[in-house]
Amino acid sequence: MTKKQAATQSVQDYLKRIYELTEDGAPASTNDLARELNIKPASVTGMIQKLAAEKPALVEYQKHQGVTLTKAGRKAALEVIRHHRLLEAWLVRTLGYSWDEVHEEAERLEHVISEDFEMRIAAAMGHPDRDPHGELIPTAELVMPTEESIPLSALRPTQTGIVQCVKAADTELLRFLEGLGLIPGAEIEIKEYSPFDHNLTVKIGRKTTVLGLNITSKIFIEES
Amino acid sequence: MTKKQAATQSVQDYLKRIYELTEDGAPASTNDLARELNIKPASVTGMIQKLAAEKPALVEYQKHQGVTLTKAGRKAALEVIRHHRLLEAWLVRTLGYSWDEVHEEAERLEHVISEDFEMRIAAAMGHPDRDPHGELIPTAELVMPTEESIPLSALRPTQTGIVQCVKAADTELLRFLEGLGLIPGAEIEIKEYSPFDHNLTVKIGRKTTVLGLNITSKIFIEES
DNA sequence: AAATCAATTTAGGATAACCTAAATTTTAAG
DNA sequence: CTTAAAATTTAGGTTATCCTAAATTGATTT
Repeated sequence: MTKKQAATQSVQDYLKRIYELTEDGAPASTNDLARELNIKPASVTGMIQKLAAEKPALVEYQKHQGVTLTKAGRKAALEVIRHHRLLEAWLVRTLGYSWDEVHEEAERLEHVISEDFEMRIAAAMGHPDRDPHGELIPTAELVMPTEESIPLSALRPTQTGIVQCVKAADTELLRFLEGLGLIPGAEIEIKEYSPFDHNLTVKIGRKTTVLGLNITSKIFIEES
Repeated sequence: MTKKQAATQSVQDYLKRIYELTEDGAPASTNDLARELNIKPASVTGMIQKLAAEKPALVEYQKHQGVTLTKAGRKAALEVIRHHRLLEAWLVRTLGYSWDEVHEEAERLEHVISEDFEMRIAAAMGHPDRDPHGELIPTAELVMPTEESIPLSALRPTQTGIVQCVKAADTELLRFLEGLGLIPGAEIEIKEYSPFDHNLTVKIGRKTTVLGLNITSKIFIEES
C-alpha cells in the first residue's frame, strides 16, 4: 500500500524546509533547519532521528552530516509545496490578496486542505504552472518541473528577457519590487553592467533602474 | 486587552460543540460532549476543568452538572461557527462543492483561517446571512441572529411557506432531501396531517411527498 | 598533536490532549 | 432507604513536539 499515515503539520514543515535547503544538492544541517523552523537545534536532532526511523524512512540521516530527503520524503514535501503554491495563486486570483500578503495564509492552509480541494482550485485556475511569485508548482503527480530561467545577475548589457520568478519572501522587498514593476511577466533589458559592485542598470518597461546583486540574484529571467 | 491567546484547535472544537449542545438552554453533559467530539468522557472532564480554570474562564462548570459557555467562551464559539458557515458558503459558491460535501473541508479550514481571510470571503459573497444549509451565520461582531423560522413539523394542512434551513449533517440524508427539492428557498404547502405518526403530506414545488417526524423536525420554514 | 570553538547530540523535563481502568457520585428502582 | 445502573471523575499512562543544560564531536588553529 502506498497509503502513508497522514504526516503531522510539524513533519510537513520539516520536510518542506529540508526540500528547500537541499535544492542545491548538499544536505541540510541541523542548525540551518533549526533557524528556518524557528526551533532549537536539539529539537531538530530529535525529530530528524524520528523521521529517519519511520517504516518507510522520510529522510536520510548520518550523525553530524546533515539530512537529505528520501524518495518518500520528497514526495511528501512536494505535496506540501504544491498545496502552498496553488493556494497562493488561488488567494491572489479569487480574493485579491497581493503577492506580499499571501504567504502567511497559505502557510497555515497548506496543511489542512484535502486532495479534493487541491484538485478543485487547480482546475478552477486552469492548472497554473507557477505561483504569484513565479515559483514553479509541482505537478499533480508530484514532480517538480525544471526551471529554465536564469538569474538576472547573469545577464549583461543588450540582453533582454522576461521576468519569470522572484525568489523573495520579505514583504518590504516584494512591495519595493512591485513598485519598480519587477514582477513576473515584466519585460526587461540590460543597459549597463558595473563589474566592481555587480550592479546592473536595467530597463523595466519604460523605467530604468540600477539594481545590486542582492536583488539581481533573486530575479529569474527567460531570455528573449 | 481583549486579545485572547489563540485557542487550540481542540479547544475550538469543544467550544463549538458546547455551543450547539446548549442551544436549548440546558447545560451540556460530559457524555454528550464526548459523543459529539468522538473522545472518551474522561478526557472531556479534564479539558472542561481546564477551560473553566482559564484566566478569563471559557466555560461555567459544576461537577456532575454539565457545562455552559461564559460570555468569552460564547464569543470564541461563535467565531468558529462563523468561520465554518462562511467557509461552507464559499466552497459551494466558488468551487462547486455540493451541500453534502462541504462539511468536512470546512471543519478543518475553520481553525486556521485569518480574520483577514474571513472578511475577504464574507465581502466577496456580499455578507450572506445563511450558509448552504440555511443555518444562520453569526455576524462579524459575533452576534447570532435570531432564527424566525419554525419547524416543518409544526405546520398543518393548508399552511404554506418557504424552506429556510435544513438542520442535517448526514450526507445520505442531504442527498435524499435534495432529490426531493427540499432545499432552502423551496416553496412548500401542507396537504395532509396524520395525527398518529405525525406524518405530513407536503407539496414541494410540483411534487408531493409524505414525510415523517424525523425529517419534518429538521426542516425550518418561514410561513407565508 | 593539543587546544579551542562551533556544531551537534544526549539527557532530562514540560505541555497538550488523548486513553484505560478504577473510584465515586447521581439517579432510579425496589 | 438501600442498592444497582448510569454518568462522571480521578489516577496513572502514552504520544508528539518542544525546551534547557550538559556532553560530545568535528574542525581549525597554533
